[in-house]
Amino acid sequence: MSEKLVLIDGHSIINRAFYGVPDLTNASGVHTGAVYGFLNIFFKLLDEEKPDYVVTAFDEHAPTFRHAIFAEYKGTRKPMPEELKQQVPILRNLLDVMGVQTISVAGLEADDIMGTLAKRAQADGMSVSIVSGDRDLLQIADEHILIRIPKTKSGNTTIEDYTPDRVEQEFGVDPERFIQLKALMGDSSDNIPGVPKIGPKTAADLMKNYGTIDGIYEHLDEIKGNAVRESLREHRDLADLSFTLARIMTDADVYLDKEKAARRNYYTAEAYDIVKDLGLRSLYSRFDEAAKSAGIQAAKHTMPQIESLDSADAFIKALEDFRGPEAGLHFSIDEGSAFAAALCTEDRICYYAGTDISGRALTGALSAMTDRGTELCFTDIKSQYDVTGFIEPYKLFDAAVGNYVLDPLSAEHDIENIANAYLGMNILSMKERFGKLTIKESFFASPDALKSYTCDSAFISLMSREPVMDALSKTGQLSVYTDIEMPLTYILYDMEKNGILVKAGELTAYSERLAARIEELEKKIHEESGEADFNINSPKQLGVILFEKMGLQGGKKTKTGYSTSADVLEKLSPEVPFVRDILEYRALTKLKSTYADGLKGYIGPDGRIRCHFNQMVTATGRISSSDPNLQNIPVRTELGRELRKVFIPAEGCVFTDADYSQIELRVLASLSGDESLIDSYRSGEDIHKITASKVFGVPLDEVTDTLRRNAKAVNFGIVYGISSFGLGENIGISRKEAGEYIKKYFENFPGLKAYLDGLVESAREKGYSETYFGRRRPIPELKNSNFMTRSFGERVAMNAPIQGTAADIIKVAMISVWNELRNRNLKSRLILQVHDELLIEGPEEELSDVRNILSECMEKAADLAVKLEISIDTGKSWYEAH
DNA sequence: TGACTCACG
DNA sequence: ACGTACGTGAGTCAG
Repeated sequence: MSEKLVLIDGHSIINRAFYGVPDLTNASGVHTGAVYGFLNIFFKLLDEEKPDYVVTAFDEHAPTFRHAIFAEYKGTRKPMPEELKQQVPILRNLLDVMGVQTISVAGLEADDIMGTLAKRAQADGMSVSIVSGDRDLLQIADEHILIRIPKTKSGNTTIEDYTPDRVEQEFGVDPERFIQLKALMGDSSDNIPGVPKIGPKTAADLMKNYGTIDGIYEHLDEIKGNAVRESLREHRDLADLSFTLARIMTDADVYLDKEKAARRNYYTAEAYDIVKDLGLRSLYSRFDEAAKSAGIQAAKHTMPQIESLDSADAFIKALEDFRGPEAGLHFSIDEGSAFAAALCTEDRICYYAGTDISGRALTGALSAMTDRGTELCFTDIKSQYDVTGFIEPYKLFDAAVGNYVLDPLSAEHDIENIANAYLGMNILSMKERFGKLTIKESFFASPDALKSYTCDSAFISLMSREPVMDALSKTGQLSVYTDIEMPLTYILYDMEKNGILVKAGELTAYSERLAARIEELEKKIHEESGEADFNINSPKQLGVILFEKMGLQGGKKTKTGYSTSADVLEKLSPEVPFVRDILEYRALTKLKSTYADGLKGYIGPDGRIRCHFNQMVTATGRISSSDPNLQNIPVRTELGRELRKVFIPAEGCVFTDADYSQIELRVLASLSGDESLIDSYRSGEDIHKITASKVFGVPLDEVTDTLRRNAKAVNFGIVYGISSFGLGENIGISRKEAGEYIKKYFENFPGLKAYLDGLVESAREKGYSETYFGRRRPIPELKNSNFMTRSFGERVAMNAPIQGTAADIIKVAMISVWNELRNRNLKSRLILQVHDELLIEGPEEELSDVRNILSECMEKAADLAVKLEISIDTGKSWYEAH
């Protein structure tokens, strides 16, 4: 067997990868998609070809001969996008530490390097594969030189192989004459001008008929097409130049250095570190072996040893016998009791029981452990409180919560991610473990998977504690984690468990009331449109009816067709009855399907609805609610608001509802230190009114409703990261006018302007924004080359610290409210949190205590330059209390 | 599954 | 010149 050489066109392949792989970034915002794509192709090649030698060729940055000449004709190539540019040095460095030989020579293009090496290697009896993203190299194809062009289609990379025969088949010319073909047709991606008016078709035709460029010119007069003939005549110089440019050198001054190019173990420890930094998880396993043999944290890469116990008692005993500063734990749970449990010790022994264990037994044993000073380590403790019972937050570690604080943009905070991020381990995904089974089903269907998952979870929870805590403290977020998120875990669990009582009967009545009106509207809309059975709920069909059949003026907006959203329709023709009916229909069906009918399905046997309060979802630090979402129950319209009448306190209880007034604007005033805004608040006057008076230059008592409304919109705009376009769009004025508002606004609140500019500046520098409490949000968008994306990043940089600080504040308030209720042994309970609002259900006799606690705790949650004001109401339904 | 729309803060 | 307000979750349609 002859020796085999693989030549890789570095720039061309990373370029291919960049456009073929979605734009990935790692946790610190470094773009990684192109490097990832390159490595995938690289490894695929190695696996396939098992070459003896590998060389990667790069173009030099200094302009080469071709670039220099061509620049005179058509200017320079379009610049590389910034996201790609950043990745080239990362890749080259990575290839270096992997030990892959890279060659770049001033004055030579990668093509020339590869062409030369290929022909020489062939002459030496080797077989060669050239891997490139474009077809320039086809001219080099030869008996023992294969040209391989990777294509990335929807994530899958396939490689097209070109032999000389295939080149001839596809282009009608052999590789040698392929250069001439290219010279005629040109190639903008490779800076070859070609002859004007001659494209691939014409070029192929000409070559077929006359064989060579010289042949063509000899028979110039025979050529039929006037335009083509004259262009050829006029541009002989271009044809010649293009030929020179298209020709790849095969005699450059480069030689194969067998020692440097020899294939070796590329999975070095150093390379592993880089791949880990880049967060290229699916590549970890390739490096795992190498890391192990290099002795890097070898202990941490060893999975735990499992000791199976055969009874609940034996497991409880293992807990009782445990001695040590930290223990890893995981309970797989169904309806209040565990059906699988694991305890992992520092020396990587996992005690496992795949059997039912009552919560009561566990709770006792666990609290004995914490009493002995053991810290209990979990991943997602909130989902396990059912069996663990309450545990003091400072005796707990939660890897998922820690990971959320460290990486709030991550969609998942499961053990797979955590193992990757902090231990560099590549463990099985949930899908790989359980397939389509639920964890509970695995109890019978796949007990081994259940065992390994439960043990891995306990193990990862324990092992990740140190790196996670280190990272939290290094990033100054220890307090966010310790003082805010961890105490909150049980509070959210408690609120979920409490649920909220709903009058099921009234919900049904409400739904029926809506149904009647919806039916009327449906009939009317179909009549008015003259289209008996179009689907009003289909934006596509509705758009056609509105803008084509009924001839509404306004035009397109979305990717798929016309926008029919309420704000568009309202702006377009609010007075057209048909449009009004559509809007009413929309509002009513929304109320019916999402709320009236939707909520009904969540009512439990005790008449209460229990939602999930998600702690690890939002980028800013807010809590979210789902299944069902109780944070978006209607309030803005009276009909919608009626719905709140079905949310009621239990017998003998009342609701007390407290909400912060303009918490975000107050936070902004305080953080910015803008004296004018702070003074405005201290004056006690309506803030939007003051704003209107200042911005529109009218005395306070002459501020009209419209002026106030507009000023309010500006205040919101400021919090959202103001832009004149967005503001104009929102309140229906021109962008220019909106710009004037903003200008006047900043003139009146100069400290604000400086503060917001500073936020963007700082975020750009550091790569993240920060709340008053130190919670970070990474903003990789600020480094993006796309204007739109970057502008978005700027708005985020202005908004995140404000929204995030407000979120922190109410979390702090929740903690003190909850603790106060508990310490005073009150029966009143936190029921809901709606971002700036807390709802408490409690016995009427506790009412005044509860009101005091709410106002005290909420006002004192943060000490700001502007007082935090709240409004409190009490009532027999959510409707009354808010 | 993604796009659209709309409910809340 | 670029085309938008910030943060969520759910129901519906259509491919």
